Amino acid sequence: MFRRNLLHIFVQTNTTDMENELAKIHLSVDCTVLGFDGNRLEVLLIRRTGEEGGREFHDMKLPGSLILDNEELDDAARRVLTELTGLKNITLQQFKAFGSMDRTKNPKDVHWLEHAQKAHVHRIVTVAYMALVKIGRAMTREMEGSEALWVPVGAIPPLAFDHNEIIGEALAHLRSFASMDPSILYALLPRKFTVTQLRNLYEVVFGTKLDPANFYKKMIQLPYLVALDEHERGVAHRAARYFRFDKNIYNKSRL
Amino acid sequence: MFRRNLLHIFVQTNTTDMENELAKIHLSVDCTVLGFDGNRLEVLLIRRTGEEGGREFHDMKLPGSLILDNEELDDAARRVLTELTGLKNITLQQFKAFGSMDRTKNPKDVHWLEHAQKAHVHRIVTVAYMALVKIGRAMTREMEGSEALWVPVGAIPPLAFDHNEIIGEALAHLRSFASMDPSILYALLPRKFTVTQLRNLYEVVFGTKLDPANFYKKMIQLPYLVALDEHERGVAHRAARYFRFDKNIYNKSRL
DNA sequence: GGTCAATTTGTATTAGATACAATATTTATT
DNA sequence: AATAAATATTGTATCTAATACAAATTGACC
Repeated sequence: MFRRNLLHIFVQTNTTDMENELAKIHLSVDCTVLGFDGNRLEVLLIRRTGEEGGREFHDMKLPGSLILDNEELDDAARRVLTELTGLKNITLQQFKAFGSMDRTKNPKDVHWLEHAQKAHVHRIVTVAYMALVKIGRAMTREMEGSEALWVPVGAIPPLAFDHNEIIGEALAHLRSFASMDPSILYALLPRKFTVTQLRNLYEVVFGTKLDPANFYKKMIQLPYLVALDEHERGVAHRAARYFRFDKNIYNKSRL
Repeated sequence: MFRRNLLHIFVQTNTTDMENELAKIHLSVDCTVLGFDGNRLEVLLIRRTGEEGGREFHDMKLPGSLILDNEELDDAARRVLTELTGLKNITLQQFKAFGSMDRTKNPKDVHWLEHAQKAHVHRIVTVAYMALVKIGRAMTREMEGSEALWVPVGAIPPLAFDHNEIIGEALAHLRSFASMDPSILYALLPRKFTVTQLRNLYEVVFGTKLDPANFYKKMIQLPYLVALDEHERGVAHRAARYFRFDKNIYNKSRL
């Protein structure tokens, strides 16, 4: 599907003689899509099937791909996400470029690239994006038929290329960005959420423990956190009130 | 000097027929080096001489260049800075990749690239770095003989490519990074500085006005801001005490 | 109805931010 | 030498937010 119009970027060493030794370099995008299951952060990974030493292997990678000719970086990230996971209208944030020489030192990956991507690879520079999404029914439906699945960030196996490192940096980026503007965290919560869910999210993102009572009071005084008259049901304790994040009020409140 | 071994990255459109239409794409790094003159932020720019419509023109650009084959991104940024400005041992921080198609829509720039860089250019993706340095005698000496000069960020003329945009994003990155970790700001100050200089820096970086008395008390209570027994001289008012930033104490104080 | 486990409210303490007056010190001026 | 001007530094009082922790509330379940 997205194999047409693929960008193949070649590296030409400017030797003094005229023969152009073409070492291939590719430019790609990779997306770290993060979700929150109410308890843990999870990252969206793509199943990969490859071959090494004559026998098939299965592992995982970030959703990503080479960039099309004449395609903007941001557009490429969006496209890749739709193609590999079915997700649309996701806010993506570029956070770092990875271009180390030994990104492609694993023969497994080189072999996979040459087969699956029909690319003879010398070096790939990738531009990494992060996205925060609500794990939910809608999302699961969109992902149907794709090779995508959620994996808790605490239980990520060794991935293709330097994708473990990329996820690590994505999480660091999330922490630092959220510490400046915690409102981005609401993208990880369902439309209706309890203060306890919000607190759990803060705790898992920042790696801290917070006092429930103080956190509660601090949050409900925020004008853009509007209380609904709906409560949890089926819990074996006092049911918590649902709240929602009002983006309009939020935008007005930060002039 | 650095023209040998230049990376030429080609884009090959995967057309159904076999002829490889090679649109060239280049990968580069650009460095936004920021300094503080005690009053304003300044950025280090490189004089550029080009030709358009038969006559020569002069303008400016960020220090940057194409990446060498087998060269790490960070290494390329360091190398470029040394080659173009004479600066060594500078801490560089990657902050964003710029890959928009119309980075090279200005004929001036295309023409310059083809002449000065001997490159037939279709598209350049650049990885942008930021550095904070102390403007001073040592720096000025290192820069001698180069085409580099300091320009106040408030008085930057239109630059080559999207370099104005890159500087804007570098400043935004500085603000957001410094708001998380203000200690990076000491890289912009001389080894000995007064609290007033420090306050001026805060004010110009964050665009705020701060109360001198309160700022003073807040700062001198920091363990890693050590008072020297040296004072300003030649000022027509009470001479301010000099302080220095102690990196060791700072590192210990943030376990 | 009583118990459990959480949510939610209340209150008191502490630490930090802010406002602004007062004092100190240096050079320039008379 | 005394005084003015300008900024550095100290002092103090107030207001606000962070923290600690006790107490009350509520829904499910037995």
